[in-house]
Amino acid sequence: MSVNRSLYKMAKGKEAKKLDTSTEEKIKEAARAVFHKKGYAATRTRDIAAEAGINLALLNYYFRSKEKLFDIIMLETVFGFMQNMAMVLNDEKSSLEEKVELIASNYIDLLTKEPNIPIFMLSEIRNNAGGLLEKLPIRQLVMNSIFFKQHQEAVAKGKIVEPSPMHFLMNLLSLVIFPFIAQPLLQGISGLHETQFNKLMQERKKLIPVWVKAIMKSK
Amino acid sequence: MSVNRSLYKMAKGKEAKKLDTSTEEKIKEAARAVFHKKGYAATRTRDIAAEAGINLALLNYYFRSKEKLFDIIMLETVFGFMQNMAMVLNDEKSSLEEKVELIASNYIDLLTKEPNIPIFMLSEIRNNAGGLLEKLPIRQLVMNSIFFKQHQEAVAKGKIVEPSPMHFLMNLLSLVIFPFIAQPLLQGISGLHETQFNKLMQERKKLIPVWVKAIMKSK
DNA sequence: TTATATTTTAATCATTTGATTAAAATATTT
DNA sequence: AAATATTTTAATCAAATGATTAAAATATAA
Repeated sequence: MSVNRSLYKMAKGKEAKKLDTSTEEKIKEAARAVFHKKGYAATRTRDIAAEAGINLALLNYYFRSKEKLFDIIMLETVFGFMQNMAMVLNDEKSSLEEKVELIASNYIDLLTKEPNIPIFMLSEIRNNAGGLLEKLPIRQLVMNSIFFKQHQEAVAKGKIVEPSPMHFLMNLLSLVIFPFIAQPLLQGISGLHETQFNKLMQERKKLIPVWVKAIMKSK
Repeated sequence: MSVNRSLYKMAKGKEAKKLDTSTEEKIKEAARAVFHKKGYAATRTRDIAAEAGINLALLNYYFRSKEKLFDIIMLETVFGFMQNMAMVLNDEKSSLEEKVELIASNYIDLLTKEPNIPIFMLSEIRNNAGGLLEKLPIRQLVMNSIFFKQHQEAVAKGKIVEPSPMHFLMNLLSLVIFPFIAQPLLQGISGLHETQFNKLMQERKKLIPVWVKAIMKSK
């Protein structure tokens, strides 16, 4: 009857391609858009249904409840955000400096397309949405990364002055992510329009690695 | 009858001191706490009433509606946040570097006490809460400030390499504010507890001015 | 084609939630 | 103290909102 359609369909496997445009996927896409824009509390399931072009009952038929649908979207969002980070942080080939370049470049491109993701994730994490933080192994991911080892080495060799890897990580993430979180305010202050704002962000792809390097050496 | 009590009481003036502990002020304090923590959409007027230790009807008697109460809190929050900034940015006496030190120091202290303020403000501004951005003269405040003139001079004299004042402002705000926005995530990553996190933030009071200086000179 | 399973809808329910009302309690003025 | 004004409450309303149900429409299998 009301068994999770998702699991059923996934089991078929073969149809996976078709399902990308299926009703279920349509609902998820709509849910993603609305949740990202408004957050959990301000989102009405009716808005998701309307955005997906389906009946409200269908949403509950496929996902049982607003909360379950949200948990799926939240998990996918955090995963999507983290997996790129995980790849870069643990890449054997690249140097620390190259990793900084990659993170700046990848995330500025991602956030230019999806500027709501950071404030969505950080707001919901603050509300402890689904105790997600405790469930995911984010800690090990970052702390055991090659990125961190490289930072440690650079500190040992005296190439980086400030020894705390947290300051290093905070600075990188701050410079990349914050402008997108504050985008409406910053556009209000500057009078810049979206296109011009995005151009500023593109400049930061090159600037942030230079700045981070300067920060590392400064004392 | 249901005339705004606030205006009435303010007119008396003499009682202003007493009113700080009045019912109206108690409701506002509770509203501030709950709105800052949960945001407009997730806040229940009943929660505010409970937090204030009063009846729900009383909230509507004093403030007419959730939205009106919110608008007051939002305005006061933004004002409280901006006025310090305005003071520093337009101080005649201080140099650009001293302004950076002041902003870092003042806001790290403020946000250590009230870490929810940035994500609250920026979330609600993103929802265009009350079209607040258009109403407030934030643009002139920042763009016509002495801070900006000093930045311009420094660029002209070649003391600052990157000419865009927006990058400069973004970098400063990013380094100061972002860690508080991402605090739960960062604590999850690092395993640090609140006290240790706050110690890191205190370190940044001294570090950020050094880093900003390094950024300015880097090319 | 008929029968069965799946998908979708319209209508409705139950709860939550912002707001109101009329009356009670308290304070203030005369 | 009596009269009046102010503050607070309990009870209730109305709209919004998440969820369910039974039936209709559509697809799939026999």
